[in-house]
Amino acid sequence: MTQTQAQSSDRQPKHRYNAQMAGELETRWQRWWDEQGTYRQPNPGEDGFDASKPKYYALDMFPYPSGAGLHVGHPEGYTATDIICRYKRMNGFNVLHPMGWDAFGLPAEQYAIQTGVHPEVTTKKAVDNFRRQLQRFGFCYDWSREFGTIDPEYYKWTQWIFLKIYHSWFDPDADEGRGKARPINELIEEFANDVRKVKLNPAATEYTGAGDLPDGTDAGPWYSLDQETRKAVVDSYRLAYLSQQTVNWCPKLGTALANEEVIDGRSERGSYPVFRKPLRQWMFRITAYADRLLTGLVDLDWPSSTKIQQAEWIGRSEGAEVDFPIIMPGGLDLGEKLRIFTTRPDTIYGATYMVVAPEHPLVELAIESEPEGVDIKRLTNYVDWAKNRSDVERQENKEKTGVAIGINVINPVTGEQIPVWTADYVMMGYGTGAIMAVPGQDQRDWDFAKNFDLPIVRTVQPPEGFEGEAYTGDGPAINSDMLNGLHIAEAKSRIIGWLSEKHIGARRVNYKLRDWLFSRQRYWGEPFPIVFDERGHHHAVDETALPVLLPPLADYEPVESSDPQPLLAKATDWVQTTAGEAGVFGMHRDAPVRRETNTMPGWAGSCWYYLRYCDNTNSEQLIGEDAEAYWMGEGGVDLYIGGNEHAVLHLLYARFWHMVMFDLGIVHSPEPFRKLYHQGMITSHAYQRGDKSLVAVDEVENRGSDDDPSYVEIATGAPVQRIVAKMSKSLKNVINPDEVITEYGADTFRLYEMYMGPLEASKPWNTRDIVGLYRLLQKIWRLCIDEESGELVFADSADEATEKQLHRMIAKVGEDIEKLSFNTAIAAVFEFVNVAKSLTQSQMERFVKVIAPFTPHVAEELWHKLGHEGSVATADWPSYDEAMLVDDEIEIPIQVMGKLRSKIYAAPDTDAKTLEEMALADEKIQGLIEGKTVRKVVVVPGRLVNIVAN
RNA sequence: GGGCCUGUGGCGAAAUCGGUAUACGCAGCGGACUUAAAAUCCGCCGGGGUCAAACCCAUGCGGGUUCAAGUCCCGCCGGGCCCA
Repeated sequence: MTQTQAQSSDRQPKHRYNAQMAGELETRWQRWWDEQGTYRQPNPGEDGFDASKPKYYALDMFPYPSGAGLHVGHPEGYTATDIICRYKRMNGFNVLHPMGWDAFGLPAEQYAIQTGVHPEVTTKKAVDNFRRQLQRFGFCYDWSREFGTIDPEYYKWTQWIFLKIYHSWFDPDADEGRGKARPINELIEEFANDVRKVKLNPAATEYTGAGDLPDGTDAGPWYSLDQETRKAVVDSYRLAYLSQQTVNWCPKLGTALANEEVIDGRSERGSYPVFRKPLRQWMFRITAYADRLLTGLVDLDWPSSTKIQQAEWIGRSEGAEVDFPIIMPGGLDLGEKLRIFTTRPDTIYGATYMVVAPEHPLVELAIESEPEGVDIKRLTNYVDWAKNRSDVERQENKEKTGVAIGINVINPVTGEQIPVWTADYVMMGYGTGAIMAVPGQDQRDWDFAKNFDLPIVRTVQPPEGFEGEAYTGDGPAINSDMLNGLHIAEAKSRIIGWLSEKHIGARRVNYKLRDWLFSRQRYWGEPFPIVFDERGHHHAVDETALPVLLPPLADYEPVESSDPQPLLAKATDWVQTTAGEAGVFGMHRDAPVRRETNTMPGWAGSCWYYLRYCDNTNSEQLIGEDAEAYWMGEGGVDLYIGGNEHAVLHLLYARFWHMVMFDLGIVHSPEPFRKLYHQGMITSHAYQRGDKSLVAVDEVENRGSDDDPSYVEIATGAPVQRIVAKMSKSLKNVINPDEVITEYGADTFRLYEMYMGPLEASKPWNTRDIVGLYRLLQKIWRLCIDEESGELVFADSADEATEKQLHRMIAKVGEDIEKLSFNTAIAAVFEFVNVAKSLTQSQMERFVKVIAPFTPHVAEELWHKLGHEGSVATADWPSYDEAMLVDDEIEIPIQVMGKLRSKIYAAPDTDAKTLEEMALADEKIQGLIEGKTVRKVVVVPGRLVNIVAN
């Protein structure tokens, strides 16, 4: 780039605001704020804490410090919260505004492997770079509260929360049936005292069939049980539990991935193939909280789209579970039942066959029993093939595949035997992994039945002229015996009643939400505070022995293998230890134990960081009571800003941890984030060929003019179209904030990003537009400072128009900041500056305060020039006079038949009758209504007059 | 395929409750200042029409409700994000 306007300073006045001056005063004030502790916010009980003030907790979503550094999307949300915080502080709030680093996780580790530099080194470097970049913006973070998830003093508490969850169970009857977490010891006590029947947790998904009996499986009295059984029973209640899970195993990354980390059968990160593999994993029983996670959404001030996404993810559906007696090959009735979940129990008369997931135990049973007429090889091949397909592939609306397994069941309402098939379109993870297929009312079942020539019975009368296949709409039941004539809702409740009475089914609410797979086989994460004894039983490390430090490991390369090997297993000295060494109580000190070698996933640290900010140096507690009570209060974080890519997972996981902590009395707000806001994506431009493929910006030139552009791909000369695209390295359209700040200063950058458009909208970065905001700052500077002398310049007396405009600006900017409408707030500043020619000292003081949240550096400089010793950040927000906001006379448009025809001028409070008279008396209007009948005159006082005449 | 959002000048956008569409900024054009340029200041800036007006058209497209629709309702088309 050649010399730009911003840099050509040689012939400019000495004291003109330019990039160089911006850089100088920005560094100077940033240092001063740091030295003065301007943004340090003391906690309750500390020196300088003012308990009379209300609190405001504004939180930015934790950045993941990547090696690439900050991109322009980061400061968008950060500038927004910064403005709010500064505004709130000036309005008398104690403001908590922290920043830290979400620094464990896969990307850092992958980067380390690629570069051969240890993740701890690269991560710390990335953090330093992020911090340096962020500090250039002059954000009012209280840096004394900074921490990273990789700090042992922090992850000590992450491990501590894990232990709390591990040592808890969910009592579904507590809190009048809402259910809550309780210490596991209370459960054991209830078992031991015979207050509660000893049985496996009927809701434990790790035990298929745990809930087979309506009341669960009674294990007998506690005293009669051996240690093993007691442990198995207790573990089935723990909110953190080990389970053999079919996971997404990625051999290349050497780790299991969560479903959401797998896209189209490949890893989201690196795009490596992913296979389905059973593995013993730590799980969280988040499903226990499905209902509370769902109902809790109602009172949150969150974007409705985000609430909807979470609700859909939780996926509540009401239906029934029904047991179908199993008839083994040869007609053998073992008394076993196939349990299915259906949302349409009313269609049970149309169930002409059953489908179980390939992972369903019944398939295994079928293979073992080698039923006649079933090609076992074909069946096993199919099952193997299907198990290895991702959920996405399996649910694709392609041709239905499946194999009959040679087992029949009896349809309990018709008494007929129907065949059981296995097909990949049924998921083991949903419901019971088995369905009754009703092709007449379900399109997937219809497709399947057509494909394999299975019978189809309609049980809902489709409307006349219905030409579709499966009919899913409402209508009277047909071919359904006792249900005939009933509509869906009524038929459902009738059949559920009947099934319950006969003990073959029950009403059941099912959730799409699955338990949360919480372990990874990677190195760069929090170790679990868990060890295993020689018999393979898990034991918790005592909280006094925390943190369990991540052992240094020189070789952190994943073992690329189809046989999962957690990386920490390489740290053999660390893994093999004793109970005493590991800090496990209740075992002999010298008992050999093996540490858990899995690590926690990237989500762990971000699940509770907002709590630690409140009290980050507390070595005794995760968060002190006073700090928690004050900063979290009843509603939690007052404003949480971040991208909507976290709409589901992070926000759901954090809510889950928070709810457990709420139940255990660690926090007192039922939800962590009262108000949530998503900043939009900052996009860029790119070019598109006729075939929709994209072209990088440096491969295109404009052969037209600015007004009439004609973009051409340089290499081919072919015309391309300019489009809006995500910033990406490959398109060469990434903007580096450092460069923008160097060229214009941080204040200009902040103004530009806030002025681009509404915060929540996605907006294209347009380098050309930045200069407008730069010029605004120059104009502000000139309004206050003589460019030759560098001294303040004041007006002799207050100009009335300027004073009025000042009041309007104060009112508008305050209102708009509250609404997070920063673009219009800045427009109001423009309007003021366009009106004001010179300011009195009083006007300048108020003006400087108004711009302070947006452009803190320039404001601070002017504030000190105005003779103040303290920071403008702690000044009071200026007040305004309502009377100054109204004009003596306003323009009132006069419409005839809804079309603007004339204007009159009147006092704003002129009454309707007068306005009507004035309008009708208007010369232009008289001409227009002459010879017509005035049928009606609509008058909106202070707004307009509309005359209906014809 | 489903959900959510979105479509307004050459560009980014504004319009609180249905009440003067295009605030504000960028780009562009004209002028002042200057030897000249930059910077600055002043003016113009949706389209048609006219000497100038009047007037007509215009918020993706087609309907509807209303005294009045960018805003509400129905249908369609395009763009984006998320889920599948």
